[in-house]
Amino acid sequence: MKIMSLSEKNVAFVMHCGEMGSRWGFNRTIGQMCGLLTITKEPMTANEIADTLSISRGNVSMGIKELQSWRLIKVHHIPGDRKEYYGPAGSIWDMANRVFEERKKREIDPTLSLLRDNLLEQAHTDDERFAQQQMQEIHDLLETVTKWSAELQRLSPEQLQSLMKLGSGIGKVLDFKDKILKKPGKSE
Amino acid sequence: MKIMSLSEKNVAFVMHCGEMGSRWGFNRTIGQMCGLLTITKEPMTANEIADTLSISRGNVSMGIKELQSWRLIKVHHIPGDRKEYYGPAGSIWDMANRVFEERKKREIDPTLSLLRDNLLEQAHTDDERFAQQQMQEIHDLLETVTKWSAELQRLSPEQLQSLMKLGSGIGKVLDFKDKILKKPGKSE
DNA sequence: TTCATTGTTCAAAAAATTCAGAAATTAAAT
DNA sequence: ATTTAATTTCTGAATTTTTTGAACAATGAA
Repeated sequence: MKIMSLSEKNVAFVMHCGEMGSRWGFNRTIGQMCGLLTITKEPMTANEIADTLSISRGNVSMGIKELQSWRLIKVHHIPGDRKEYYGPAGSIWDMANRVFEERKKREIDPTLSLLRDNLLEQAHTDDERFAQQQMQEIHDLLETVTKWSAELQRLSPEQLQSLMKLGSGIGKVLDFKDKILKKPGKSE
Repeated sequence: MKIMSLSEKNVAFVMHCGEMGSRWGFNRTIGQMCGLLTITKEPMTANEIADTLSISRGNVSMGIKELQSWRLIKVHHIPGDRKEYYGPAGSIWDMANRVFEERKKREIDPTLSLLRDNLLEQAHTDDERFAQQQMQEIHDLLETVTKWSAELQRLSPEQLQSLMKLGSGIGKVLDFKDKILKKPGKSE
């Protein structure tokens, strides 16, 4: 069994991914696995992962399933070898997008539907009216986030690059926005 | 002891906040407390919170401390009453910002510093070079996020509004960006 | 078919988190 | 200074989550 040897710094990175794991929606070992596969050039087998991280084989199997459900890793096959080799499913940007998308599905969407449901109700008391106002704001905020994330996905890589580099230029661009967009008499 | 009576829907909202709580960085009861205080018009006392959510007084005390450390709630005082009354620390947008900011401080910043540390190292093997490339990308992504969040904070409320409504217009605006910003011969 | 290897599942153990309630502390009022 | 109200801290119990490891299933080679 080949033991992957990670440099000390790389170990630190992988462990850090573990600690951050739960923040991103999964648990420690899955975070570690994700980090490990991301910085490892050659795809790894389940056994290599288990050995490198010193975790049980069963745990790896579950982790792989989970990471696949997030579409963060993909399987590679080598002809004449029936082991499965796992590697990252795409670029860092792709992966960040996946995590965001998946979390949106699990967190924002249910919240939005609960809020919509709630906002249909007629408010009677003053307190209820206040509650609804607040919920309306949360709703609008989440909708905006949703709209924007869809928007970002739609941009071409060049546009994205351009947007990313914009930084503090955003203010200036915004000031010009009206002049640009007011060709057809759109009111919004 | 005045018992707050929440409408059925509002209860659902508060419970939902509890379930989402851990996603946002705190635990169930703290999530519930945050939700409750957000939709309640009048600031509440610790006892009212405990009664409304059926949790222990001690637990509320801890939760308050935590929510204060996130700067999500603030204390009100009523003359001649020495109880403390708790309410949201700002608008929904403010609160969302706080959560984001605070999480950035707790998650992104430590990660960035670990990555920087890592990227100083000289890569020797091919594997190490690959690992560094990946880390560089993560680093750049996180830096961009950081820069952008700072940028958003800097925008005036009107510009923000404008940006939020932009939606699919962003593509078009980007296409014009160069013409707008290329006044001094900036190469970037 | 049998064997060796790889992958999956799941019950039970281990670890981590959350929480209530008691005890301690602080602060105001008398 | 004492009493009373309000708040905080702390501990162990309860709950939830994670992880292991062994049993089981699948796969392909001999």
